[in-house]
Amino acid sequence: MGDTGAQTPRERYRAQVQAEIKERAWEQIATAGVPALSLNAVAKQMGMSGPALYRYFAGRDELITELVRDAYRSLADTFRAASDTGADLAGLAHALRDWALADPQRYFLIYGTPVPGYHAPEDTAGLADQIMTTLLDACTALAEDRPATAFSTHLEGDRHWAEGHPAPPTALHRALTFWTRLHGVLSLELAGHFTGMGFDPALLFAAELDDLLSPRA
Amino acid sequence: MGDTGAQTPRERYRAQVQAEIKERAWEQIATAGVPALSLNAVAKQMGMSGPALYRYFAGRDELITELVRDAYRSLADTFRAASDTGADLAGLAHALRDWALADPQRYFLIYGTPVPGYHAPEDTAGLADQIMTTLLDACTALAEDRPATAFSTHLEGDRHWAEGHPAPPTALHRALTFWTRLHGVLSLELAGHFTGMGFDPALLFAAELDDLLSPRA
DNA sequence: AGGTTCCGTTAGAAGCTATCACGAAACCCC
DNA sequence: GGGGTTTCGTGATAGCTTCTAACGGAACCT
Repeated sequence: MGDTGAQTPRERYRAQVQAEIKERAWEQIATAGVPALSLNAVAKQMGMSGPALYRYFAGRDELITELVRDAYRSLADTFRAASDTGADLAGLAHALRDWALADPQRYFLIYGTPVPGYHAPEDTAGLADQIMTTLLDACTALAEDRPATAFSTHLEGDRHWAEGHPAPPTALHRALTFWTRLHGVLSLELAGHFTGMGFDPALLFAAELDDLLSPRA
Repeated sequence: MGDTGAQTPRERYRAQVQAEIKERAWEQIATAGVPALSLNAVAKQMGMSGPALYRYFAGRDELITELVRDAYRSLADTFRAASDTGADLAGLAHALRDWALADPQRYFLIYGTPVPGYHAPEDTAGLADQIMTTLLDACTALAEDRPATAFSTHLEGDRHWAEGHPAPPTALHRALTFWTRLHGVLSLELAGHFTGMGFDPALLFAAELDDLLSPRA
């Protein structure tokens, strides 16, 4: 993943242990959710005693923060990769869905219930911007003149979204609805709110995507 | 709230203490989220010692389950009250938004990140059905013929949604998009994902609602 | 090889959930 | 109103957690 390049053997080892800690943490989160993440359990699983992990992470919160960072990076990379291979909005949508289904708890780590006190670190904002930028690029690439909505004119005001991306407000409006609608379907699906209702969530997702792509008044 | 009617004084007292426990629990959840809910802290806040609470709730999980139940009941009542006072889809949307903004953590308790192991108790399904029913009623009350979509024909199949509600599949499709789209905007807003983007989430919500209500091909 | 830096350990404090056994208070019934 | 029963709240205890601190030893760099 990261640059594990030419370093001292100490740094190599350190990075390797850090990576294994995060891997075990991901396993625990995937199977039992964030609240069940236990540093002690991770340590024991790696064959060492609890406090040893504090050499690598200042505490549980910093480990989780690092996992949040990785999740953001993973989604940003997935989006960028899809975009680089010529994916349009539909391609991004499917990339998003696949990424979310691959590890629901990773999705919720970014878009799930926030902890009131906690604030994401600074650099995640950069990743979020990167995600939004590729989404905006795909929206402007459509270059299909959409009529200005009441909301898009509102967006005209102070446009400090996405570092001043050169997209028309209508494109930003579309990007936002793309985000919120797909998140609406995805999060409810991943949370299991559709189970027992007797329909295929994938088709609802597809229906929302179709509506997003359909040109209309 | 519930029927605290003619009971023995013991049951009166018991119900009162249970209510206060839940109130303190709600305060903790509202300010620090579910993971910070501590039975010990609740007990100390009420002037009694930790294990006393186990006379009223079997454990932390049962208390949370009860809070989930209350949250469902509260939303179902809010929806029913709005519907009874003649609210249409827009009215339900605003009722939902007000209810969510009044206590974001209560909203997330229902629609937030699920704990992989945990499964909501049986009777919450009934409340969820009740919510869906009022939503479906409002959708069918529109009685505006929408063209059958690919998804609505898919819904035609096994229709065991909402206890066999007598609504056309197009109405159910609309109800589902109502749910997913508004949840998409609301959850991202409540989670703070729009902060710093320089637009008013209420207007995005309104835009989505407008799109939901606009009759179109 | 010597000196420093880093790693992992054990011990311990403070917090939590949850169980148990006990005393005491409140209730119900006669 | 007194006696028996039920219920409540307590302190003690076990086991878990995060996290700090002090110590021994290994690995590294010069």
